[in-house]
Amino acid sequence: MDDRREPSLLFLTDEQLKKGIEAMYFAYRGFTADPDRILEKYGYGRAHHRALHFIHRTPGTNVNNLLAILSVTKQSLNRVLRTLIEDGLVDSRVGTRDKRERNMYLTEKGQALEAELAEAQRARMRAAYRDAGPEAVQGFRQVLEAMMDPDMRRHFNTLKDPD
Amino acid sequence: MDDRREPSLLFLTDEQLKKGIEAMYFAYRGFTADPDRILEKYGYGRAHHRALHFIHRTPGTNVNNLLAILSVTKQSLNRVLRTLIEDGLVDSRVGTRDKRERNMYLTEKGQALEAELAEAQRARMRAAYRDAGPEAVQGFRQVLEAMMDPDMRRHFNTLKDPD
DNA sequence: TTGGAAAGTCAACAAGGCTGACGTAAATTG
DNA sequence: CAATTTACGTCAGCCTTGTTGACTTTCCAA
Repeated sequence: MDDRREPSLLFLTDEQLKKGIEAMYFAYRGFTADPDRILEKYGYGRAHHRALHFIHRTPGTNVNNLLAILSVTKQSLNRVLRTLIEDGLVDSRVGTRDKRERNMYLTEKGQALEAELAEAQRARMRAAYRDAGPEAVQGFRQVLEAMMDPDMRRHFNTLKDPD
Repeated sequence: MDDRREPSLLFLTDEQLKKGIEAMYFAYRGFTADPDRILEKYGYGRAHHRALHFIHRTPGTNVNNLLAILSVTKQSLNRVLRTLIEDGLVDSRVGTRDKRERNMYLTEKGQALEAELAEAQRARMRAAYRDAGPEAVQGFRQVLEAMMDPDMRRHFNTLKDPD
């Protein structure tokens, strides 16, 4: 019997998996390239982008919630949050129900930067979707979701779904 | 005329694009999680993993080639290569044709670590492919490739393709 | 033979992770 | 009501991995 198999959709060689791994690596670089350029103009980094993104996504979110989504220490997050608050991009309000909590909101200035970053990233994503074709989008999302750690998948699915 | 449209494969709302962006973010974290854990055991970081991966992928590659693929400064790369060479994971041989060049090869020890890292990452990728189904894999790869910067896509396609 | 490419090295710096320790206010629990 | 826990902020110090700039050595090629 011949053990060799034809490349197929079902059987994936280590080499084919490796191409997927490399695709993920190179694509992520493209994914972050446009925001990185914008952030540099303002003297911010990816950490600031992540904070802006998730505060925009969940207005009024507290620090603990952000820590869980971002998986960083509070010291790391605090450094970023502090500069965003000082620079007037984020508004930190004492919680109404629980006064220990701080509820985070984007100011107009913060919304403006978030919008600039988001539009750049959406443009890249839109172009990639267009080039790959509509059927590809489903597969893309399915594989990405399957690749997440369960905890992160939970967070991902908790964020409001537009579908 | 009604401007509202039904969600479809062809028309993507900003919200749907945002979900794609978040999927990319969370998935990349899963993608790097297993190697990160392994690297920590040995006191290495992602930079070491990247060097090991691409030296394994293109045995005998020189520094300039690695710099182009990794898009870092030679000072950054050098620091990583130096430790890998000192630790006996990488063998740096003076070029035969051009003696200015250094051709990089993995030692047995280097191959062992690379294999451990690669297998962990392939396992994650294999599981994601299995969960998402065979049709999804095509789309996944197509979107990722479309998302790359042209320079990186060139590098990606230059690496030996198993298909 | 000389200019420039390739490689390596030193120094200094920054972003953004981390740990550990400590303080304060507010909520919760016994 | 007292004690404990929770949420948050902050200080100090460390690490990895990126950066720029300057400088040297080697050595190929015009």
